[in-house]
Amino acid sequence: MEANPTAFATQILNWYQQYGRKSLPWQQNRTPYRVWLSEVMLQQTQVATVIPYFERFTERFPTLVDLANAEDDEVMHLWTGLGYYARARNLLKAARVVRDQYDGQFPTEIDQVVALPGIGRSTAGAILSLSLDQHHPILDGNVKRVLARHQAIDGWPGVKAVENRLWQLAERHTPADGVQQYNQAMMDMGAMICTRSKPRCTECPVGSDCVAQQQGNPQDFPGKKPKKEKPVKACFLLLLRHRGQLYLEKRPGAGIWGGLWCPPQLDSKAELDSALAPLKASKAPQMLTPFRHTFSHYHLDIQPVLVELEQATTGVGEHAGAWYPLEKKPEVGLAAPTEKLILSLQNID
DNA sequence: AAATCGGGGCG
DNA sequence: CGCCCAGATTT
Repeated sequence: MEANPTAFATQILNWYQQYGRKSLPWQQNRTPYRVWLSEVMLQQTQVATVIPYFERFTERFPTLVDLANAEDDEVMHLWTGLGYYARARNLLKAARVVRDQYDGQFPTEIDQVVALPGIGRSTAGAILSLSLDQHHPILDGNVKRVLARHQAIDGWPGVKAVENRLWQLAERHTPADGVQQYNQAMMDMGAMICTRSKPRCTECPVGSDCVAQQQGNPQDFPGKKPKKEKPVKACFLLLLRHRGQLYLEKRPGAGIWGGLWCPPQLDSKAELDSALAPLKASKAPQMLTPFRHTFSHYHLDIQPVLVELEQATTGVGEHAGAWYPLEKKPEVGLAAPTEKLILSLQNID
């Protein structure tokens, strides 16, 4: 198998000294809270996009307890545009657990960290190694790619057996000393050298014994997720406007756009008609330009319907609703399509 | 248009 | 355990 694990880590650490990233915002004042926040954001978004979100978040919530004490809507507002809103909800939930059960001090035992909502083995390892230099392997998407190529591990890492092999490799390579730098280096390697497409194999510090490179097929690793056809769903979004204000409802915590504010959604023409029936409109409903929003597992074709109301309604659906002025973005969580619609409404009469 | 990313939740 | 779910960006 692996001839000399120490050599691998040594090469990685040497590379990191020369080329690794050391001045990212979360690498300054490295606390478990700041590393945790950055890791959760980085799970879904690239570094360049995360930086401004991270800065806004830490400026508003300098400590974990500040976050734990925040209103849900304000946290969702600061997360707007990042996507995967369940992660923001778990972040807030975990912050409150730490506040209430750990006296506001982030736990330092890996089992305690893994038990927090939204934190699995890899994220827990990253938090404790990057902030406290504890000895834990990590296995995020970057590390998976580097290791799968280096040992030419076949199969999609979503399959348990493949993931287990990769964890074994990660454990074996992680050095006793310099874990913090090694783990950071492996993530940088995946982001800068061993990239998803067009890897820079000639610049790779572990290229000389990389099996995929020798085979000439690094692009074949890691194996791909089997793909499935995405079904297409359709809905209407009811844009109720009254004196420059738009009616939004807070969606339930679970499911699509959980906890975000959104125009009332109607899943059929019949539902739309019964929602429209009681409304006092000043003119006929306008069908605006439809557009497609794609989720991980289906396409949603959205038909926006604009209705100018003569008087402000209160309950349209069964959820809490509120009116928001169109000229400034409301300070609550909004899904990307809702933001787009709010913008476009400013140019429609 | 397709691939992606780590973890929650369910049966 | 295996399978499905959640979203915006990059390629």
